[in-house]
Amino acid sequence: MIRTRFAPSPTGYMHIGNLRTALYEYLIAKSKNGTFILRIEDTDQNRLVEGSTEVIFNTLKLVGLQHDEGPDVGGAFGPYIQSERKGHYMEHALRLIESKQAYYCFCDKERLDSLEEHAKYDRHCLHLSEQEIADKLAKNIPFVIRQVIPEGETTFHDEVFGSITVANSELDDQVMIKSDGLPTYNFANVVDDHLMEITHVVRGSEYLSSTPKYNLLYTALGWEIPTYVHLPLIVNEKREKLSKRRGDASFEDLINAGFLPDAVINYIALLGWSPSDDREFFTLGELIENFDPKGISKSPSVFDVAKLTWMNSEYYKRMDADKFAELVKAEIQSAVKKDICYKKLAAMVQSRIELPKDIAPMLDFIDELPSYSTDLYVHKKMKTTEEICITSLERVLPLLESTETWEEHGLHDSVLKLVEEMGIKNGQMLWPIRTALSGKPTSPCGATELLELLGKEESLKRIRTGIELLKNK
RNA sequence: GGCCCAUUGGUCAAGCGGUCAAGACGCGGCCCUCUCACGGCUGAAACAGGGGUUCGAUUCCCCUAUGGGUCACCA
Repeated sequence: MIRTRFAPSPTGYMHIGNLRTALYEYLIAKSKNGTFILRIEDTDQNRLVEGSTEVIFNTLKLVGLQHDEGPDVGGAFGPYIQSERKGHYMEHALRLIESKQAYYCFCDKERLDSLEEHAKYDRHCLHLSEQEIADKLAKNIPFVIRQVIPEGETTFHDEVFGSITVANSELDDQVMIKSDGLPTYNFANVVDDHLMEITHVVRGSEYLSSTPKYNLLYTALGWEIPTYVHLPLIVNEKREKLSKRRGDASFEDLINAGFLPDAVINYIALLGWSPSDDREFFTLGELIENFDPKGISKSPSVFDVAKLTWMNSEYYKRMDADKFAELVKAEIQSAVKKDICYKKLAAMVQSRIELPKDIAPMLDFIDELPSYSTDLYVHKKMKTTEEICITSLERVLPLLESTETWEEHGLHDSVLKLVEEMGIKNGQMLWPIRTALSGKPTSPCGATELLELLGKEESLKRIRTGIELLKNK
């Protein structure tokens, strides 16, 4: 039975990289009917940010990554917040001291700082006598507990990157327990992953180089080494690791900008993983069915907003029409005051937007005819000139004035009949109408639809305005 | 700087000794069309470089280059 865990620290908001890690952890577990656990790693008391645990809960909920165990839902391996697990860490650290695989270190910051940069700890405290240690402890001198790194080399196997060997001489006598009594990240991770019976340790490839230390810890503690799955980094267009500080968008930023959670998940699932076929669209459930760790790549992926944007627009196109209409309704409240069926507007706009912010500007001409240049009437492809436009508009005006049933199909038929009588091209009539009615170079629907949309009175008014503009030029 | 990892079009990527080196985004063109968009078709665009191994390397090995990660009482 596979057990994976998402172990974020509550330091603010959700990075895209974090979210993708959570997603893969979820998929690795769920694709094999396993268990997905949420554990909060708050051992750095200085970096805690209030409310960030809620951000984590909310984000996971929003994208549907539901955890089976965690601080809020409980489980058999709790507590799931590291600061509440203090006793466990100390117990195992002391066990290693007992077996001479770890030692107390009383070096203060000044002494450590005086050591050469990038040099390993000089093992100053490794050879303290029992008596010295007892004395210092009795005097309450602050201490940390360090692991003794043995000679030799360490090899570990990663599901994605394969076998990697590192000389132990590269490794420092790592701190397991900090002077505040809390464990370091690495140590807490190992202890908790073991106690929570995590089978697959899934994390970003930035942890690849610290993995030998994990192995050494598992070995010293006499614990089974889990399966490692390291994920390639997600980087920005400058190929740096994504970070808020560098101005890269967080998940919240994307959602606030109008990207759909499902689209974001779909997109990031494909950043660093590919299915066995060409498929690009997946719901979370379909990802579970299709996920295979074999498809995880090793090289970093650039987060491409353009492609996300495309995928997002595809999700909008596929969205249920009524649901999309509700969104349009909220979006155009300020842009369109006229009493027009918003469902109709939604239908016009659905295939034309990438983000919700595109909606209002597309419909703003409805309430009020924008001021426009008569240059708009000249369109090469439509084969129109200002003269032709004047003629067309003047000819169509009486026809419209005498039209009783103001309905699109009828309007369409009678306008085209007039075109035939005049012996001109469709565009030479429809383009000037469309222009006069919208006052814009593009509109989300054509001339006859606009006629119906705006109604008889407003349409006639705008056509008269158009004729006037063209003549008074 | 030491160590580790990576390197297929601008981007995401398939490929796992023999392919005209897929597909997608973006970009260009054409078609559809009452504008734009959608949709359809189509074009340009890649195996970092050098050595090996092999009948044959994008695929395997080595070196170089470039990029990244990591070297905390941060996670």
